[in-house]
Amino acid sequence: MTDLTLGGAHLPLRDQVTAEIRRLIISGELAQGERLVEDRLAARLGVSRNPVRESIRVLAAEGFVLVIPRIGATVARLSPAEAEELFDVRMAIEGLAARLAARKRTPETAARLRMVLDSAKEAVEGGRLERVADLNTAFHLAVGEVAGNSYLNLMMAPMLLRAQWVFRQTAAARGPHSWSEHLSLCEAIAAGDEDEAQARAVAHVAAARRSFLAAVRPDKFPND
Amino acid sequence: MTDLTLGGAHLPLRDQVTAEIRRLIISGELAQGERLVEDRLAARLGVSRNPVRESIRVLAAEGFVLVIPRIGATVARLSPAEAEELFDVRMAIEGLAARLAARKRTPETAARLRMVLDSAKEAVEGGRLERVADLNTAFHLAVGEVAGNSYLNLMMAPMLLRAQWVFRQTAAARGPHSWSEHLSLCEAIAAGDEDEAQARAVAHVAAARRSFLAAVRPDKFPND
DNA sequence: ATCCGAGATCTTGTATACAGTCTCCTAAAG
DNA sequence: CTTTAGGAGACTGTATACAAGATCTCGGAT
Repeated sequence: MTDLTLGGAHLPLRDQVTAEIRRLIISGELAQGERLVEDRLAARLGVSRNPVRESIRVLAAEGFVLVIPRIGATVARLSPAEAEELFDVRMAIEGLAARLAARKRTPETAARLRMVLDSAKEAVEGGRLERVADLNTAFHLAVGEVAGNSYLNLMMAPMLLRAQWVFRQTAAARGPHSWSEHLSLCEAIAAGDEDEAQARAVAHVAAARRSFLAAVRPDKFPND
Repeated sequence: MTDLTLGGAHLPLRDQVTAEIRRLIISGELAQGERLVEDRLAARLGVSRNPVRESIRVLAAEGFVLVIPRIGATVARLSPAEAEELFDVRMAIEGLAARLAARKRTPETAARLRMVLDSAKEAVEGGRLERVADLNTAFHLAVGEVAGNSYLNLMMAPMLLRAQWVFRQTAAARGPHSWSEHLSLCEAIAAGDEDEAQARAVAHVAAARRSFLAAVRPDKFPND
């Protein structure tokens, strides 16, 4: 019953709907495997089926939704094994992003990245844990922008959202957060050290994986 | 006026339309920057606007199409610089795919990959250059399947299609083709040598980049 | 009791209709 | 001659309607 038409934004409904359904999936309000019936979703969001259908196609391309022709769409399932697969991809992609960012950095780069970090720090201290995940994502996207590879960024945006989903699903909200890791990466980029930047990005993702494994298999000590 | 409803396939129109528009873009029949007017496309393909719209959203997510709200969709532009950016991403992704494939390989893996290679070889010898690109892509996807990382594969499919687009746009159909490189990669995977597999995949993409640079900047010798 | 099938219901697939917005052309004013 | 207001046309955004297929239910046969 959330009426998206309120709020006066003049973004096309399909974009608002896409963002909202994705949010519902990431937050878990739409559970894994849950059926996405176009009628119901449309009614729930206060729109017609058409924007909903377009959204579902996009979310399917992003991997949040599984569509079976003439049967319907469901929220994708995310087994622990599939969830862990994401970390390998992130290490490759974010490692590359960090390397390119270090290569392409300008004098203003450090300040730009640190600004995002500061916002995140404030959000953490202010207890706005809701915003922390988004600002965390924003930092990684900012690194991508510095890297200046458009296709890389096209891939990164959905990938980072998927990372949020993985963490929400495993209830593994990292405690001390990754602020120091981010700062360390920021410094390597600012210094223009490609190898170091990539290494720190990879280490950052590896730390996230350990945190994930600790949540999923608390019995076994992560052996990375 | 190509009527997609002919051919009797019972795939949803949106999927056929997506594949067809993507094909038109990759082949250059739809030029960079060309306006994609929903009405005209729908009429040209013999369908209504609805499947066309859903296709456009997906193609936008894949980076083939640029959508500006309330203005319209155009075929994305691919500057030489943007085209070259793809190779960095490919080296990261395909390198990872090769590494994971070497890790996860089974005794049947080599035969499976070689089968695809043989098909490609036949297509080359038979002059079916049309099919070569598709079989080339099929090989890389097969490596991805062996790697067994579902999200990686989700990214790889559009990425490989984009690679086809880049080559078509630069008219850089590689001469001796990459058969020997593929075979070499295949062997490393079959041997389970992760480092070697990744290295060969990266080298393969690097060779493709050199071929690309030679076509785009024939004056300058590619400096890797 | 279990399995099968016809009908009803639900859901997706596709098309059409209408409303809102942008573009472009024209024409009049400066 | 340039600029700008206005309006027609073109196109996108969204909703509704209808057709086709899938699922479910319930009664009947084995």
